[in-house]
Formats: sequence, C-alpha cells, structure tokens
Amino acid sequence: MHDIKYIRDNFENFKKKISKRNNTTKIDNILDLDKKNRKLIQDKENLEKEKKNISKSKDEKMFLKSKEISSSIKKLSDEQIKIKTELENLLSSIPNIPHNDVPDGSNEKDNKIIETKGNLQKKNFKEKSHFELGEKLGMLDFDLASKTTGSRFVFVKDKLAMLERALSNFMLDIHTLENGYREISPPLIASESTMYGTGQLPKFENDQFEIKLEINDGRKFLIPTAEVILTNMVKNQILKQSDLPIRLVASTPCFRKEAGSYGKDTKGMIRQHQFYKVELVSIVEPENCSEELERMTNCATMILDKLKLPYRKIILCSGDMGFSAEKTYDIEVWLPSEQKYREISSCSSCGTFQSRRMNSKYKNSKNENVFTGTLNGSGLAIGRTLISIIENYQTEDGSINIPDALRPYMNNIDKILPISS
RNA sequence: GGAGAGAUGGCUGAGCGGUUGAAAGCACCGGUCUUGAAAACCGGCAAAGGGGCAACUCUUUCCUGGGUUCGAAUCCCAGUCUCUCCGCCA
Repeated sequence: MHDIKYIRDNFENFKKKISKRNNTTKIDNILDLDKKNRKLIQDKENLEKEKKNISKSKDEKMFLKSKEISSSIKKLSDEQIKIKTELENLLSSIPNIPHNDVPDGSNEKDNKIIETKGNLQKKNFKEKSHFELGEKLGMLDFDLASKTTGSRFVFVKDKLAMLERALSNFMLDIHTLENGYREISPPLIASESTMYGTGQLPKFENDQFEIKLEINDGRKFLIPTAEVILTNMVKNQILKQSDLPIRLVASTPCFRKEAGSYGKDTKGMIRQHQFYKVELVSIVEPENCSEELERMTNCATMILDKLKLPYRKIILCSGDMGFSAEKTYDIEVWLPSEQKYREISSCSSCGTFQSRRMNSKYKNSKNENVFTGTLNGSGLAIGRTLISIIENYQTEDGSINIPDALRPYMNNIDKILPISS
C-alpha cells in the first residue's frame, strides 16, 4: 500500500518510478479521486459539527433540523466511502516503488550479476539431471505422484527424503544458532486479510490455493510461502522500539498454483505445486532495511558456502521484482545438467509497503508511531537445494555424495546408493 | 455438535442515554530528590483522518454492520472473534 500523502506531493516522481515496474494498473486518476475524497470529507465534517452543536444545545426547536442534517450526512458519507474504496482499491494494486539501488530494466535480462562464488568443477563424464538420477535411484517418483495427485507433485523416498529432512534441520540450526533468528512453526493456512497484508491479494489470487473450512467462515488460503504468515505476526500492532529487530525463521511447505507457467519446467521438481522452504523474515526500523537486506542475503548464501555449492548473487531490475519488493537479491545455484544458474533464494526488502497494508507500527525514539520495515528471504528453498546437491554431488555411477556439512544430519553416511545395491 | 461468558487506549480494567475521548492502575517519556540507581513525589502520555507555513483546530473511533434517539461506549437487532464447561478427536 502506498502513502497517499507522498503520492500527492510527488506525483510526477511517483509516476516515473512506477512506470519502471511491471505495472498494469492505471494510476492517472489517483489525484482526482484523492481530491474528491477530501472534498467530501470536509463537507461531511461541517455538517457533523452543526449536528453536534444542536444536540449539545438541547434546543428542542432545532431537533427537526438535526434530523435533516443526519440524512444529508448519510448521503455524503455513502458517496465518500465509495470514492475512498475506489481510491484504496487502486492504491492497493500498484507495486512498490523501486529503491534507488535498483537498476532500470524490463525483464530478467536486465538483472545485474553482483558476485559469483564456488568452483564449477568439470566432471569427466556427462552430468545427468536430478530427475534422471532420482528416478534411477528409485527415490524420486513423479509417476506415482501423478497417479495419486496430479502433475507438478512428487514422491521423495528413502535417503532422498531423509536428505530433504536433513536440509531443513541443517538450515534451521544455522539460522537459529548462528544467525540469531527465532524459530517458528506457524499455521500453514492464512486468512484473507493476512494474504492482503503481504500483497498476495487482491492482485494475485490466481496463484493461491483457496480452501474451505466452514461455510460461514472467512476465506482461507494455503500459504504460498512462510513469509505471509511470519510477516503478519506483527499485523495490527504497535511494537516497542526495543522489540526490533525481530528475526524469524520457519521451515514450511509452500503451495502455489503456478498459473501462467504452463509448459515451464514441466520435468523434474524445479517447479512444483508443493515444496518445502526455509524462510527468513525480519521486522526492522525502516531506516535499517538496506542494512538488514545485506545481512539476510549473507545468511542465505552462508548455507550454500557451507554446502560448497556454486552460486551467484544478482540484483533484480525494476521490471523483474515481485509486487511488494523495493529491492531484491536473487541467489542462483549452479545446475550442471542445465549448464545454468537457477534461482534458489530471493531476498527482498519491502520497506514500509507491507506494514502499511498490515498496519504494523512501532514507537520510534521520538515517541511517534511509525510503520515498520519488513524483509523476507529464502534461506533456502529446500526442494531446489535438494536438486542442486543431487546434480552437483553426482558420481559417474549415479550415486550421490553427501556434502560434509550434512553428514551429521544423515546418520553420518557419506553416499546415497541405488536402493537395489 | 450442546451450554454459558465476554470484546473499552501499549496492557489490566471502571463506566451502562447528555462537558466520557473515556476513571484507576501498570508500562512508557520528562522533571525533583540521590554520588549513581531504586523508591518516593510532580508533570506528560490513544489512534485515524481533514484544514493550516505554523502555534493550532475540526471530525471520527469504546469488536464490526444496521436500528432507536435531538443525542449512544451505554438501549435494540444481526454478524465476527475470544474464553470456559460438556461431547467428539489428532
């Protein structure tokens, strides 16, 4: 959600910055709606004052007049609410303003590589894809999933299932013990207002799995990421300055419809309707957002360093960022079978964009209630980490070595062999 | 699924038709005292929105939405949420 006062005072600048984003909402009539809205408020308030005075005076001769005023107020108020709703709907579907650090650009081709790390060791055999390896091991079963459920789901079995669980524990341990995050095991279902708070609604309803609890219950959705539920923990709250920063981590399943990516990554478990992800969320004083984003991104890359997986860090251009983000770093891991880097984490600062939607504030050092800053990042996507380990640690015979850092989480085995052997 | 109870400022909690935006306490901020701290005492302290360069001022808000009334935190209706007890259950 945007600050209407800021837009009012900086409209041209606002318009220019939003035009750099992938935005489909028409913004030209914002000022007009704002003007109408304020005019109606003023007219309404004048009448309200008059009415108040009559009732205070207890002058019976004026009682009839007061009744008339009431109906005029009702009319004005209805009109004002209509305009205000229109304005709010408009504002709530405009993406966040890009941070000054963000490079201009229209799509992923304009993202900038910031750093590349790790060795792309050349193997003396042709590297296989994770799904080929996983199916050969008998531990990834896509056919079975399509039988029980449908496409874009997978059964992970045996040692790969254990590896998936190990990754979750490994990441949680690092973020809680080394990086100072508080571990949360949250609900996986979010209410409509929660989904609105982080920006999934109203614009991206098509990507969400809506579920039915009871007929008269409010709308509920499976979380597409733990960001939604963790960030909203501070919804409708005024925090103390000493509460900040709040750093939260959760390992949860995530559910996405992936509407609009038909035909994309249909093979393998790169893009699934359901996947595990370890998510980091920070609630901070807004002036600390940039600093916190660097810190958070380092917390994410730290995992890849420990797993000795090659990766690169990029900054997304204005046209490629998510709706709520003002600045985003993507971390991409090397996938030998594709000879490409693929996204494994995305770390974003949202500034006060989400906290305005959530109404999340804190008392600053001047004792004023101001909106908090929110950040979120994957640390990391478990499914994709699993893929990258399978592919990067494969051997010629099709078995998978276990990275040293994970062995304590894998009963100290050093290798995953096919089931038959 | 059955039976009750409740929802008031950051928190606890009074008020149950007319200077009540709301007592009191806690928390918080400022001051006096103290070598420093604590204690004690004094003072301040809800939010949102509109107008104004500003000092300031106006409006709204006591869960939400309707209704009664000149006037509602207070009365009536509907809904939401929370809690307790019983049943069922991971």
